[in-house]
Amino acid sequence: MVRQPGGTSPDRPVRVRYAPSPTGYPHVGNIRTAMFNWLFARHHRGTFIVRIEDTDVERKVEGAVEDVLESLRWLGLEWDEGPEVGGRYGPYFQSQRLHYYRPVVEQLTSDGYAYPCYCSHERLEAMKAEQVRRGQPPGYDRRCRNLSQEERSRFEAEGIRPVIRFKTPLTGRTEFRDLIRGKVVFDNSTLDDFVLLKSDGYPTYHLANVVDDHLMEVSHVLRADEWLASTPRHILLYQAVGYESPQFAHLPMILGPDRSKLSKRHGATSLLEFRDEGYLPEAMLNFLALLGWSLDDRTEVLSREELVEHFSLERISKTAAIFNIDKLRWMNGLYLRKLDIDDLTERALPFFERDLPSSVRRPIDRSYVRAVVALEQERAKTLAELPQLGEFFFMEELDYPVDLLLQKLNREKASQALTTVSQKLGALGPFDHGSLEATLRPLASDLSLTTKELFSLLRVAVTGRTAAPPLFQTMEVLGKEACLRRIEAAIRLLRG
RNA sequence: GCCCUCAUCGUCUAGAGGCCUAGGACAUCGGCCUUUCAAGCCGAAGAUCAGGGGUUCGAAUCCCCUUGAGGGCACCA
Repeated sequence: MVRQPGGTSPDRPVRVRYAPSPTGYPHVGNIRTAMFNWLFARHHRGTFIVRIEDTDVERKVEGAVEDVLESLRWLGLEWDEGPEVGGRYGPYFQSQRLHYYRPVVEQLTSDGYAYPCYCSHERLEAMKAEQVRRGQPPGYDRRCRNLSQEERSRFEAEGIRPVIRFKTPLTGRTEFRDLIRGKVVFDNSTLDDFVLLKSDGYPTYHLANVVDDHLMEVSHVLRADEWLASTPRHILLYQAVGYESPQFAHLPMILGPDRSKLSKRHGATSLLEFRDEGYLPEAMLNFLALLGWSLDDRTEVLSREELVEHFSLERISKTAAIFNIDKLRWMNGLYLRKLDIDDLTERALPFFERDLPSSVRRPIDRSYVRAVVALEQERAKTLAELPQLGEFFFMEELDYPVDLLLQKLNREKASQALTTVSQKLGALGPFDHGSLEATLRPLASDLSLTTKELFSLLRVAVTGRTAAPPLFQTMEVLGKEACLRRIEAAIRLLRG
């Protein structure tokens, strides 16, 4: 294979990675990055790797890795190498790869590209405070950059465990061609001597990601825009170690409604919360793809397969996007309506089990849910709305203010109408929506009421609500007995 | 403060010099349909393409400046 200097060879197999750090639950921004990597890999028939960057022992959050993996699984972003599945380039946890980083650091140090730094946290903090106070750019002042061997020995003798810093070139510029941004140039003088190896022996992100991307033969680094500014450090590192650098593409960020970076403090929703709120993974996938990528000037609804087929870096925008929940809801409704009833029932069942009042007997009857869900399908935007919308189907007794029955008629007329309806229905044989309509529609004029008046009244009596699925279908699902019982209850309410 | 990036309707976006009197979608507002609510269909409103200079016969599209926004400047990733 031909190796080209200054970037990945075009014919190199595509290998991309999603490299989350287990310091919290992944939000839509994190997962969108994972998704673009996945789409890119699948489109090019390449490899999608998941690598856990757990080099910060202190910030590590219990359960975060499982959350990351669960998020990926939920969206169907299966990974070819990584946790659980392994791979030829493992292990895929950086905490288990420490032995790879040390030799690199030693090599760098002996080659004069890195040096031990013995400065204390206190000194560093004081230095930074002073720099900020004087309006200077914060950054390590390189005090330990040119320590003599004697000085180093003395610090070592004091038992100080140094960090290893990269000896950033003082002059010159570092440039690279970002696949999305184009040419980006940094003056080396604006870069400080960043830490490669922490005093606890763990590598920093900069070191670990460069070493691992090389070892794992990553061809393209697709990561969020927030990394753009540290890319020159990585390029410099690649050069110092003598690795071929992968190609970079910095994805536009997803911003919160307040236009700032998504973070836990801003209440950035974990992706799994969307699952729990009843969003469909296929809708989520479609929606997220459109945040920063587009196919053309009109296509918005794309299946997973279409996304894979059409995805390309060229069509990723440069602008940060704000997460628009309203559009997600619309799209989710779209996908929800496309589901066939059995599929919808299976997906909805857990939400009914979870959200229906505890007074409702468990387990919830599947075929009943199927009938209910069929009526609610085009009225719900999320799965979680299904039990809310259909709660009245399951309640033993309805609880609503009598006023709802009196919106169009007075007490007398209302109770008279309901009494007549009750009699008619009691005598009715087949209780399907066809016969219900055939019976009730003529009844309106018999009672000298408009259909609107009669049906509105009946709707409230039977559902306890003014807005519900079509009346006759609703009654059919409810069944004769329940309908009669509710109508009687309404009559009592009117008289009481 | 310094560095980097970005800049089209409220939001997501199309637009890679003439096809743009700027297109689509969500949301909004009307109308139709209708037993309610939805869904669906039709329509409206909504962007002097951040502002200012250039370049060009011609600029949302190229260049410069300004402004604004975002990101970065940790022994965090």
